[in-house]
Amino acid sequence: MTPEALADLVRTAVAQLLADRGLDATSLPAQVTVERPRNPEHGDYATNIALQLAKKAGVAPRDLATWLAEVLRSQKAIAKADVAGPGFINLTIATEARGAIVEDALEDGYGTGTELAGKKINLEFVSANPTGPIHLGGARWAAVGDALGRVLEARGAEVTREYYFNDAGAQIDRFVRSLIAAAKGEPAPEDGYAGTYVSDIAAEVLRREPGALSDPETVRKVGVGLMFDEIKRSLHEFGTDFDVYFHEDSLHQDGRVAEAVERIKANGALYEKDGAWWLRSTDYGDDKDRVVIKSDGAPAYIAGDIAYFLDKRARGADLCIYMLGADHHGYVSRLKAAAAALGDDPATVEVLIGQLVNLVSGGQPVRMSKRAGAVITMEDLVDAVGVDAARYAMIRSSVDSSLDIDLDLLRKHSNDNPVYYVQYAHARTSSILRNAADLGITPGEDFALLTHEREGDLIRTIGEFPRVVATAAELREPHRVARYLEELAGTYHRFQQDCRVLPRGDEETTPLHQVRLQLVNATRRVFAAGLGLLGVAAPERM
RNA sequence: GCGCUCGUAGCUCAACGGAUAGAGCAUCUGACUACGGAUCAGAAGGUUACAGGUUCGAAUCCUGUCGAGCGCGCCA
Repeated sequence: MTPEALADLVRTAVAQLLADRGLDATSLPAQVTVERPRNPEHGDYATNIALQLAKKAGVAPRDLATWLAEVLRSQKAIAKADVAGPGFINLTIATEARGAIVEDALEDGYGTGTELAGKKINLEFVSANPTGPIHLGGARWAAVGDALGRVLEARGAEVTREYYFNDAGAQIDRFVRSLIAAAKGEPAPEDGYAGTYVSDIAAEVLRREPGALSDPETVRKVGVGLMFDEIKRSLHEFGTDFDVYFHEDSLHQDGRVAEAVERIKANGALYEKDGAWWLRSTDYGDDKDRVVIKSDGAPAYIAGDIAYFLDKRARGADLCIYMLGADHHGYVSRLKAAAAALGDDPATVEVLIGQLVNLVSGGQPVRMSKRAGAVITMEDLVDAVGVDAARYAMIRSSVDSSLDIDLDLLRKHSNDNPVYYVQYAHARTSSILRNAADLGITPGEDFALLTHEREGDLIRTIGEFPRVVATAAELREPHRVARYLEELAGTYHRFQQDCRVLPRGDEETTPLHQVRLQLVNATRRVFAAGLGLLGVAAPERM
């Protein structure tokens, strides 16, 4: 019996109980969940449904729990149902019913679901300014955003990954001036960009267009193009590719910005003050209203965002998710207000704010000075620890917390990264499967033989996978998958320590060997699927 | 000053309002004729920044204080 099936069973039992006792059943939640109790002595699963319903039903929680436990005990698949504490019900699954979990895990697509089926999600992340390489912060969004996209897809969503190139406006002008200065061998402009990448790109521009210095427009075109390529290449090497690389400039060129502005103006969503046109972003929590059309008639930056949102919706997105760094948290209200001004539902805008990545060395924070070009890039991180360790370090913690990265520590103790703990567990399962194949041993299905405590732990943990992925998708928190894999790895390592899978040299192959082999097989598949969701390799040997 | 986010073991971080707050690293003690020891068993480490409140139950929700990061342009 899988936890999902158990939850359904509990729900049915509750509904029946409420009806039998003539209690108010309207408060029964649509979804009843069972949880893994922290303390294994409490049983395989626990439900607090009696606590949730007691007050509404007008019954003492323990009474309700006692009645419910009685109903549940009559089920064949449930070996034990005990009331505990204020009204928890602890449930233990019959040993012979646990095989369903292993069988599920052996199916293709274990962990996937359909609750997001038919939902088109536009997922925008990274979107770093194309005036330099991706930094540590961008690496965090690249890893987390990519993993989130995979998790959402696993639960049925149709995801478009998108990178918004801010290639219009003053910062690009500064970048181009920096390129020209570098090409002439002059120092970077006061408000420009330094760093070797600037001179590298400047040199490449001159190599391709020797006469470029006389034509700033050529420098812009070629130089910015090279920067785009560089960013795409480094992201690709990081394992993150986008479906759409969107150029802000294109919105201005073909009139979509003007069109969007006209539309919200016609909606009466803008007001005029001091010769400019303003958006009422304060209605959505902003500090102050924002200018959309400047008094000189030119569109402000936010006008591009409005047109971009309109374009995403026109391309069919039901939901637009923006992953932004904490330094952009002010955008939340503006983007919501923009959607409302267009006559759209602000709920189609979902902004995820992630805290920043700090670089530390020897416990001291290191200031990354962009002006001096003294920055740690995503590529530096990958060079130091490799793609898998870099991605994993970024993904495994919640984006709600700022993250401290100590490069020296990572370099020195690269094996300390929990990713190796997980990958090694996968490699061990692969090794056993290889050995079994060499010995000609085939998996068995006599799950009732799996009575060892470690086997039960492993089966229960495998059974959690689909719900972990579902929760990660629902809460937009891919780090849950990473944490789950660490738990699974620990459970597996302990299993392999205590439970011999293959027969030793002088032993005959028994059905227990064979069913354990099947359990290892299922475990390996969950590791592979979980690591796949994170975009991290699942090596068969290390 | 106002706003947003955060504050959990020595360090890096978990814990969708649930039971005794968990992992890894670092420290200490054990298991090596090992289906791969990149592993396992155990010890030690906490007033979840602080003070109130709500709740059967709070690290989690509410209020205040302290501390940290970020944001407060007709820049992009």
